[in-house]
Amino acid sequence: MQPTLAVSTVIFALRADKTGKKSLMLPLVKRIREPHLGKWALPGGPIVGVESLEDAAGRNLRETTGLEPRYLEQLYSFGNPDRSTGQEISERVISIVYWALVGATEADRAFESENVHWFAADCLPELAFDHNQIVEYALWRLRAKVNYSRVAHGFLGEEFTMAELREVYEIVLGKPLDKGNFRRSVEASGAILATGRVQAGGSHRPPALYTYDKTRSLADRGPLNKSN
Amino acid sequence: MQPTLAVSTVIFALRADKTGKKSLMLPLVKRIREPHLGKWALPGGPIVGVESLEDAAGRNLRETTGLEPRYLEQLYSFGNPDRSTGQEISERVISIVYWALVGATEADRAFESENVHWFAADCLPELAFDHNQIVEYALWRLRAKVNYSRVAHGFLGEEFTMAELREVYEIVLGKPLDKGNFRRSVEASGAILATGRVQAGGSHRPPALYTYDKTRSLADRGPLNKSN
DNA sequence: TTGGTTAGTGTCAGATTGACACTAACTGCT
DNA sequence: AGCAGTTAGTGTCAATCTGACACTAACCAA
Repeated sequence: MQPTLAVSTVIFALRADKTGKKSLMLPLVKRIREPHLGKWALPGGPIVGVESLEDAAGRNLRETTGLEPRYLEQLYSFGNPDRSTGQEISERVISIVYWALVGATEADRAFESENVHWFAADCLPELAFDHNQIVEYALWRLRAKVNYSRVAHGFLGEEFTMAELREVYEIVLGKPLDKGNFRRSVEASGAILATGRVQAGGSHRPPALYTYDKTRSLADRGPLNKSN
Repeated sequence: MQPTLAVSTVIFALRADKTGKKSLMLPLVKRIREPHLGKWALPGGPIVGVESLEDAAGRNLRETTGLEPRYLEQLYSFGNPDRSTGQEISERVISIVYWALVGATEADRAFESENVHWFAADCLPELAFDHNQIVEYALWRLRAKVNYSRVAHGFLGEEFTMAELREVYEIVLGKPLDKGNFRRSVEASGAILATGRVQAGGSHRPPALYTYDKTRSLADRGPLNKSN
């Protein structure tokens, strides 16, 4: 009796919550069968064919939410025998969990339905299985990683202003950041390049547009950057 | 055709290499069947019964090497369809890999045999499957983690001197560290406590003995510190 | 032309870091 | 007893980094 294997994904996007404020949100799907029928859960499914784990996570993400991930990374594998608490120990499931980021424009046209709903990351209902704990860990990882990698890029378009970039950090970290110091540290990191263009249209000084410097490799995932 | 699931472990210890110098070493087992028969590989095996993933890794570690881990953490799950290169695509295996640290005294009494051998971590032969890559990633994680957590403790006894602690860091990071600066940063972190005792016996000034402060919780694994 | 608003620069004190020199405490030898 | 040898542990200082905050710049609208 081998355990069943599944891939799930914690999907983050910056989106207006019900109060209209932009915040960190994630889509969940309603369980349509036991165990935990009716509860909200992370989108997930089995591995099919010869796809890699990452491909499985990406495919599943697209299928259940219609979204295209901008960033996708393995989070952790959960396999405690008792993680399906509440129900009889039916069948053991081991979940290889990924986390993903989707861009704002992408997230806005995501379909929402009876069975797919977006929730604010810091205010979730009680989820199925150990999914509350999984989301908590994904949030921790995102917050840690935003400080030493370029994951923030996953929330932005190709070009972005310094203020937009800073807003991403502020929402993810949940605290205001000093304008000047933020610019200083981002520029010192060398992660971004000025495109020379500016964003016109506002009724004030037009901000410069930046882009991530793709020529600089970032060792934020160590040897796994080569992709697995 | 569900993929097969296995748990493997990268085990690190500080041990004298063949030149007699203390260095970072790891035990490997020789494959006794195809694929990759005769090559060295990470110790691993299936999940049995209702044990947790971590328990499976610990059990397997004890069984194949006779060692008791001082530290055990999940590393990554590898599941590329082509990771068993060379042979026909027999059966797909997904490995949930852990990494472990064992103490020096423990490592010295580890049994070594025809089929279990210790190698210097930075000078490995060609291993079975994608295990070279896995070890490389484990090494990267260890080196990153030694700087912001207490994993070094896994290589030491309950009590240790500042010089012993520094030696661990120097071997893991592969570079000498300034005595004074090292002491300053370790003391500032608050991770260790002076026991008040000193280590007598040497023919020079007796060093103070320290111990890790267990009352301070360390968020180096985020919400997973609660153990999964 | 002026006020409002956001973009972007400058400055400065306090904290942190790295390099290195010093003093302290022990043993063993003479 | 006293000195050499050796490792433990402390002190210092300049360079760099960080956080707080004030300033100037560029645009639009009235």
